[in-house]
Amino acid sequence: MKINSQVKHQASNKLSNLADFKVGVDNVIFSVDTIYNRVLVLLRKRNDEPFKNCWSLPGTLVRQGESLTDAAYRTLAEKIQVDNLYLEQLYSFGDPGRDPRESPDRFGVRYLSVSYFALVRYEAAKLIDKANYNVSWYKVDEIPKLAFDHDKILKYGWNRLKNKLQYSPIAFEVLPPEFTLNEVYQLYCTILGENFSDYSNFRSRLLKLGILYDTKVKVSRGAGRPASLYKFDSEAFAPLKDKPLLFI
Amino acid sequence: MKINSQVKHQASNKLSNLADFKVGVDNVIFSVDTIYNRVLVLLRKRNDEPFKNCWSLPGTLVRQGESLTDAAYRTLAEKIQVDNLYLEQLYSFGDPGRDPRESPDRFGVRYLSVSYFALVRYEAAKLIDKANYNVSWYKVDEIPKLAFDHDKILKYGWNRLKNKLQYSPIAFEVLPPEFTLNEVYQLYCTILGENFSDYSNFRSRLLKLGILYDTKVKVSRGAGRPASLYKFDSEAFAPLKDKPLLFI
DNA sequence: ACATTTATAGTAATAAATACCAAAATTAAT
DNA sequence: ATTAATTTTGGTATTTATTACTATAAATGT
Repeated sequence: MKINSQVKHQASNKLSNLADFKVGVDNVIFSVDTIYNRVLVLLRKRNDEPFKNCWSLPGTLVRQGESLTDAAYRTLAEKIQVDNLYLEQLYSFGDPGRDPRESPDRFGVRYLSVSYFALVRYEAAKLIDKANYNVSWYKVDEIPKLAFDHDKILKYGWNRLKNKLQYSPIAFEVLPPEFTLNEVYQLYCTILGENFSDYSNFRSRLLKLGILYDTKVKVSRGAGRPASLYKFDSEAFAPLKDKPLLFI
Repeated sequence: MKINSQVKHQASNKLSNLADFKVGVDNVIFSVDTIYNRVLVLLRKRNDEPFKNCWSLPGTLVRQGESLTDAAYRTLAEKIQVDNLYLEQLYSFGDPGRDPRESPDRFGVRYLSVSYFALVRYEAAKLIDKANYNVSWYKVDEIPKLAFDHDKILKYGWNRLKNKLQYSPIAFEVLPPEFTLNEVYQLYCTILGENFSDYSNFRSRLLKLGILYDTKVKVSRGAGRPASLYKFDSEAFAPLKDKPLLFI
């Protein structure tokens, strides 16, 4: 009977000639550890076949009535607790053969992955299920071989992160509501590399954009002169939204 | 019997709780008419329900064994003949309810659209099926109400085009192999607007990038001093690929 | 022949990026 | 308590890029 129904399924597919898809979302979740100066990616160890016990991007199949974004948030919420985050759609991978569950005769169901890219702060993100060693942060330059085509997706997301940081203010979506200029600088350095800019010049360029508000409240972070706490001024940024603002 | 099979289908869906998708590709195909200085979008009049006789982006459902990109190229080739083009994936739209063929009870098949963005030269693109008035170029600022959520997709593509032009050399993928600097300038003006830059300064900035090779061959385009024909030097561009090169 | 058009080269004024310096205000060390 | 080290902050001088503009060259049209 199982065989029968499968044959029937194939027959109807052959007739319509259209592929049937399951759609999944896969999240490339980055976090920035500004203390140890490293970029981390959240990986999950797979419980089931295919690629059982293999590390992969946290993802899920889209449910009935569920939007793609909702599915992305659901997966994210299953793995980490976080207050602020930035999330956007990355790219869709749907070539035949990318999932071993697809039948090799090309007539079975296809698996399409809509990937999402997220940025959170390491300090603010609490891992769920950490005790079972099923989820873990990996340094972006020390990623093990991943399931499916997740290596490709991860690489795509890493490029997006580096580019996005240069012309959009995603940094302020993961920083705490009030931050010092040095904290912004550390975040940029960690992602873009040490020698992307001098701190003093980064400061003046950033301030000249006019999108930061100085609360004048001073805080001491260890040694040195206390720093001003700044806030992101989303009203001041609104009119600049479509213009290219380069931080680098 | 029809009712029976549908009930059965719903039952299995409810069990698995996963959505079943048909995946389509929709192309936002831009062309630049540098003679009349306008940006055009290729639209198609729908033959079938839903949205019969309504204008829409040219698209198709993905077939068995067919990659997403192949489906995008197939649709494109059905509508226009062109020698050079630029094509890239845009965004995926898959929220429930975006296609009226989905059943309102949320348990039927879903329709996901992977959109692609293409750029061709108006002069080089030959419309197929033009005689039947089923495909037509529309000015980007005079678009009729479109089927599905295609307005949103078109808007997304139009933004991508304007941004992409500023930091990547897609212009040279639609220009003929040899071109004058004024032809490049006209293309940029048409897409980004008249007052985006002075011709003289655009020239020097473009040449300073070092990605154009001067063939020294002179051509006369109407009145005035003959212009040099240039070629895009892809070898010189290769090392600049990841760096932001601003034309504006 | 002469005005018109377009290409090309270049310059002066302005703005931005970069490298660098120094004072101010704190912590850490002696 | 004094000094050294550290970090923030404001600043300058130099270099580089952008912008607005001018002048000349080489064609066409009348």
